[in-house]
Amino acid sequence: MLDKSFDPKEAEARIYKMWEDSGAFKPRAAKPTDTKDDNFSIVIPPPNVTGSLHMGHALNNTIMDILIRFNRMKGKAVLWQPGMDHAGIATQMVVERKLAAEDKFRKNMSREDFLNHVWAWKEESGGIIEQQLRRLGSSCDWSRSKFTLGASPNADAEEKAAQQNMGDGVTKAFVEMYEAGLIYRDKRLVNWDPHFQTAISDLEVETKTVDGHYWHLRYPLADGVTYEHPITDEEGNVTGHETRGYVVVATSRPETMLGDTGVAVHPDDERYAALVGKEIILPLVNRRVPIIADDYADPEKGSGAVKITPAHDFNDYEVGKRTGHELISILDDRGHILPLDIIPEEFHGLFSVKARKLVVAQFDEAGLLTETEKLKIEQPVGDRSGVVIEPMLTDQWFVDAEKMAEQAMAKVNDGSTKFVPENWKKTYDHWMANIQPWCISRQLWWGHQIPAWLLGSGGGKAARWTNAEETQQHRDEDAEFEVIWDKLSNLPVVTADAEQVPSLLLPILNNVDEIALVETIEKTGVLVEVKVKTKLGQALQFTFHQDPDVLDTWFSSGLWPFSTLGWPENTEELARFYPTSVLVTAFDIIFFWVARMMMQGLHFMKDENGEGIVPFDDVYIHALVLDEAGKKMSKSIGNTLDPLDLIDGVTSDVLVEKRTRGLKNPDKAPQIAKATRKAYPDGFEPYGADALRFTLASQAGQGRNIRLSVERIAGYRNFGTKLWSAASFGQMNGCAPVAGFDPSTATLPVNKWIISETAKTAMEISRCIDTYRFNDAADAAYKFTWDTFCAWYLELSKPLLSGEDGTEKDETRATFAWVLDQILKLLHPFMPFITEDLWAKVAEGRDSNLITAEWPTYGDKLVDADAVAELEWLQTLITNIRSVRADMNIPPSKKAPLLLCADTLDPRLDTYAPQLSPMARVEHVELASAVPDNALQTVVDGVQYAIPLAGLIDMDAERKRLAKEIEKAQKEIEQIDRKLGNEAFVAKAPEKVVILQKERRAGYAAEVETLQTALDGLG
RNA sequence: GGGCGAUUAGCUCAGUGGGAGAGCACUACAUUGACAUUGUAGGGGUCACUGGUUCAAUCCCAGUAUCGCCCA
Repeated sequence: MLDKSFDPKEAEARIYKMWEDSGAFKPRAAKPTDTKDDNFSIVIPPPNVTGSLHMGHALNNTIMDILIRFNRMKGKAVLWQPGMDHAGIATQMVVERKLAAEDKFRKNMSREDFLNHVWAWKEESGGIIEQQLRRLGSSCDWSRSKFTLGASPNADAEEKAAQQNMGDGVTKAFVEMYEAGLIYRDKRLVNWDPHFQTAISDLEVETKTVDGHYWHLRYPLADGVTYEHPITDEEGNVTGHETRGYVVVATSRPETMLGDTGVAVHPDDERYAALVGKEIILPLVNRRVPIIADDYADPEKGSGAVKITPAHDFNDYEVGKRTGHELISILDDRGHILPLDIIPEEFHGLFSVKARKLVVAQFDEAGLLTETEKLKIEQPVGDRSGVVIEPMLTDQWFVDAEKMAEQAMAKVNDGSTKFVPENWKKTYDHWMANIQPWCISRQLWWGHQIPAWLLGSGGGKAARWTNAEETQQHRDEDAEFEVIWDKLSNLPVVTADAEQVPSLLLPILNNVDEIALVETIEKTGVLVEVKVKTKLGQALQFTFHQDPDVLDTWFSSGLWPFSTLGWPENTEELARFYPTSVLVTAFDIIFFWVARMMMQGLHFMKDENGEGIVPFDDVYIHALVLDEAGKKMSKSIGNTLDPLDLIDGVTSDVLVEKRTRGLKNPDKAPQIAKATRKAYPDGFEPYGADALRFTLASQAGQGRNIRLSVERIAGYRNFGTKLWSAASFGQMNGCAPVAGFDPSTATLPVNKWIISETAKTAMEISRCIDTYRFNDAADAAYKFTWDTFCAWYLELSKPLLSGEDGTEKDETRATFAWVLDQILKLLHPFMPFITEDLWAKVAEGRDSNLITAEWPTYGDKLVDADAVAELEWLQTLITNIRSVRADMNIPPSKKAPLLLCADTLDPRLDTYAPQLSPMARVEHVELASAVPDNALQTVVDGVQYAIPLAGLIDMDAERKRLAKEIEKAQKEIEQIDRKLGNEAFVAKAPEKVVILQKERRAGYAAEVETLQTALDGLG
């Protein structure tokens, strides 16, 4: 006996453990006959090690698990590769915050000590998200889980061996890309995050619109120069001129004027033509800077003159480069004004915003502030820190992304990788076509330290001399030292192996001097000391430090599709599972991740012809999960839903507490609490993972966001209960799977019909999953289970199952059990827990688990068109009888005969009398030559039926009902006639369409005729 | 400013060049028989608007409006 309903709390953990213990999550053994199509693989988008499960993960993993389970059941060798991302900035931030709470600060620690703290934290909480993914039912091969940063220094030997390639791969990738000229070190303007004091990439910068000001500043001209500046009215007409000894520039960041190197005007701007080449005396700092002509200045904007601060503005940087300006950096790493000689002392050390106020005040005081304009300005902020990003001139490492993007675009264009839905290709193309150099160095500690050695300060220059001879000798040596120093300090030494540093130095040095000997004298950790023997025979000592910076996390994430498979080792998994079958992700990381994987995959993975191999055949981009109001879920808005709360249930008190805890803006708490209580006054019931998964799948329409509806989750939980109860019915009626049952041998039309429908549904679901139409697949499974199987077949089978023992009963029992088995299989990818539980419970001693059962692929051969037609007729008949009875308010308890108004009795009516009785409340069936008075009438396939119900029918209402039906049908006929009467339609429309319309017309005409007869018969 | 997308039943959303759909909600009826986490039946839509293409447009094209997102 089955319990009353499925208990997710009890079953989920038990079943998940059973799966994992059974080894079902590991790919099956390779077969000699396996082709590429027999291997199916997905790499998980690695969640941040700091992360916890959110709805986006739930959707993402549900989709992947559907694909994985489906393909596993189809008999493919399936690998779902899990792992986690070290998430440089995010993790370092979390750990620093945690340490700060204990009054410990990174600045006061050694790098090693700090990293020990991070690793300890990772060990402690890094596994949480993997546990949470298990709760969803994700069938990843956890034994292969990888971490982008490799193993912890304290890990055991086994773990170290398993993760070894993760770090080695990153180093190898960096070195090879450097050697190929795809990575370079450069001093450039980068996005600087003053909070984390690191460079970040363009993608990590968000633009926010905030209230700001435009300050209009007067810059006096040097040497008493004046010019005639036109005065214009509101419509822009010149009404006169005034003599000016200044130009006006407008800026939202006046403090940058401390680093101005000029003022630009447009070359065609007649107003300022005479000023080009003249100079300005910058107020406050009293520096002379030139007025230059450059296209960047827009005559339409403001005064038409713009200040140029090449070291603190990306546009100005370009102008500065074009016009050969020097670069003046005025900010330190924290965004404070540097104590430069050229900057007045009162600004030294001021935070940029404070400096801004002081600059404005001083301009105002000097009468040089002409206007303060309030307006919205676009402000760049760090996506992690939330602080204003400063363009800063620093030495960083870059990937020449433009070069790599070419092939990455070409491979999508030629279809090697397909985007689903297709329109995301445009987004990808657009970004790739406009790609900028990718800044990959970060001034952090948590990450892959860059495998490059840089010349450190304090080399072997310490020798001092006492007499003239020595002095001269040392001067010579010193000169040699300078030559070597200059040469080396321009070039980082990039190598995976510190031992190689000296040998890499040789070719560099040989070009400039006759260096005889380079040897390592000491190598400790990140420090390499080399001895260089000069032509004077002197041994000079140089110290190289490993670059303290680490790589952008996405650099290692870009290697994920092959690093997780063992690269740079040549592993079996790499051969079997690369390229991966599909990448499943949300659109927001197409640039961050998908694009980088394409570029790096194509660079490192080559076929026998040296042609790059794409990392995945398909990229399926799914929606974002929004709240019920269509807003992005966010902690600060307090509208997040924790998938585990929906699985396990939660009270509204706990929900409110979770949503209001740790808010950036605690003032919002009461508002969030109120909204939460209003939306979910009773919290959530424990709906279970299956219901959540099914809801997400059913809403995963392509190219749409998902507004997660809790009501729908409840609906799909009910669906599970429905399935459970149908299984329970089967069990009570002896419908156990029959070994060796061949569905094609069924004889009863009702069984042949449900078998046909099963086969059709299986084809439909397969097709939908194969084409990533998860909502359609879920719908098809839902409809078949609830409507076709439970509502129709189950009711139709009741008379057979409760009837006399015999072959018909046996066949029906076997069919019922077979169909239920197919349903469990078809639903398994969507609802793995309840289906696996039922699989075991509806049959004793199965020899396999559902997770590895064979997917139904019967094709058309089980479809019996005659049986389908017969049962469709029966369903129409039953539906029509129910409908007319309901229209006339005939209570279901009142049974009535069914009269067939024809010459001969349709034998089918006899056959299905046992079904018609309970389902259509038919007492018995008989032939009638005429419709009696006081009867309801209906038409099926042009045949008239009557249901005599003397005394129960309001004949007036029946007349109205019939008239209404006739009218309805006639309207259809009119519409069709209009079409058929149109010569152009008959001439130009495809014959199929014309025939279809004619058939439809005939059908309606027959109906009208019969209904009219019925109506006339009522008098 | 550039780009992408959306607009279909009260709500949330499918869908298609030729018959307007689902779930929820709503209305009526039902209640010992798998299931009330239920059953049966029903009502409800100018498919945003304006033009065009077509024999035929909710669907294709153009424009307008509104909303959303991405990039600058």
